[in-house]
Amino acid sequence: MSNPQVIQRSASLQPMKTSCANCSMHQLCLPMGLDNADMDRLDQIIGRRRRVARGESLYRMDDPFSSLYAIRLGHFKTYQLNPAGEQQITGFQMAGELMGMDAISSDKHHCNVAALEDSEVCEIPFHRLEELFGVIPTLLRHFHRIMSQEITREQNAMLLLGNMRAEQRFAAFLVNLSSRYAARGYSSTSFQLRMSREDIGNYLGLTIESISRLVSRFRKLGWLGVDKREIELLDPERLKALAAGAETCPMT
Amino acid sequence: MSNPQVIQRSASLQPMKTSCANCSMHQLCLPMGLDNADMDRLDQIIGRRRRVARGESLYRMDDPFSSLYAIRLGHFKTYQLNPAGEQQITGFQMAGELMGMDAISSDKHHCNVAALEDSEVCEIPFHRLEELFGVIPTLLRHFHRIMSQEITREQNAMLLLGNMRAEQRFAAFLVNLSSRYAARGYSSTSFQLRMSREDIGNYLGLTIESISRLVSRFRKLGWLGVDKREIELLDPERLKALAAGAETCPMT
DNA sequence: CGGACTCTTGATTCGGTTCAAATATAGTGG
DNA sequence: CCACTATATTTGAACCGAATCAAGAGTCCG
Repeated sequence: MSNPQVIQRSASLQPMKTSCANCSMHQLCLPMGLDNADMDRLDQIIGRRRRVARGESLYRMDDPFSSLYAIRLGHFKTYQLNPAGEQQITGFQMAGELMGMDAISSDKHHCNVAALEDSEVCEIPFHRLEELFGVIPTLLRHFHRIMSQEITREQNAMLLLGNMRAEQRFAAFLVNLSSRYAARGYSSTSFQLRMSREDIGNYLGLTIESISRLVSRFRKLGWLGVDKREIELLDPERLKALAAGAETCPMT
Repeated sequence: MSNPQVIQRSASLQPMKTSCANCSMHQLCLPMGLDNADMDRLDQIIGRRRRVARGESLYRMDDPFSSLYAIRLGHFKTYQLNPAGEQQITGFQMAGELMGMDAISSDKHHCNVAALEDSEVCEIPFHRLEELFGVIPTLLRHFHRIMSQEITREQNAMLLLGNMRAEQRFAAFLVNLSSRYAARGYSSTSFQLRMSREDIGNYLGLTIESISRLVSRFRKLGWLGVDKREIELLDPERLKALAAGAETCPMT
């Protein structure tokens, strides 16, 4: 019998099977640190790889919870709706990040998730993942780290919303994106914003006009190059200092 | 050989052993839903029951992580320090709640924890807890729910800080305390604030003066009875409506 | 093109902060 | 117990940062 793996490797023209092993995010995502055998086990429980078109919802508040979602490709925003129907964006997610963990406690989703661009996610049925936890301790340990990271991320957002002035918030936002792109092997100084000014403002607890003014200000100071949604951090150190509160920002 | 459990039960004058089984919080805390045998297993890994005097730190940012802490008795605040040394309180914790989960991801604590009154915690060595996860699936499932709940809690705090006006925030804060006391079998309308006005303001992203004015306003409206830190919700429904944004609050 | 968004910029307003001062409360030691 | 001090809280007045209101310009896309 021929070895299917060898066949696949030689037949370079046929599309690779979508699997954790050949996903560029497997070093950041749930399968981090797993050996090939365990990664295969994880692959086997993954439901479908699902496409989500820009603007579409992956799930909504109060939807019954059954799966977590790992982002293969693209960007998402998660947001809550208050009783008046206004949204508060609680985060922007990119490839390799896991969504839906807030739903575990009550078996229904607590936020909405919408794609910021055409994207792809891996559906991970949670009950099957729980079965794997008993078999692959490494997976469980990494899952705990991911959940813990999510808690830390949100605590930082609270610090931002509760404590920082507008220019600090925006600088912190840019620096945060920068480091996340760096972790994915992309440029830390040059990237595209996938979200609108309105979304940025909403996330940062500011209005769209404030964001627009901040963009202009940072541009005039020579700290930022901006062309529509294309961003270049021209003075990352100063932006970091500003985010840290160690630097102030002239008004004009 | 005599059965020590029977002896303990009959000798009512000697103090009960501190254990999960005889802790009033075991229905809310980590051992929720465990049978007696499993609760004993959990008991055996719990390090010490540690007292923390009012104002004392349980742990600080950057301390190495080794244990989670469950509150047996008392109240705590968790807070972050920004690089300038200002604090942002990220939560107030009460009996039955678990602290330290944000430290799992990086093996060091990301926030400071201080006791708001003389308190007691159970130290839960995390590595030993991980061992138990393999033996008691119920415990693992509940642990995931607790972490998930923490994520949800913080998302709600983001909604509060990013979206709500001062009077909404304060109403939401009171309603939140109210429901947590109710869940513990205490009065939902009458309780003592364990934290200072300053702490409340810090948590809500407001100043101490704003809190003081809100207290006065709610008192004059007859929605709230206040005597120092003793609080009575005189019109809980209206406070809930205000927190939900369905009700406005006259200025004078 | 036209029409719908999205973004920018200016003028004005306002909610909440800051500054300031008075009062109340809790702790501490004589 | 009381005086003394440090700390916490309340209240008023002035100020300021960001929101709101308003108008225009740029951009996307059929």
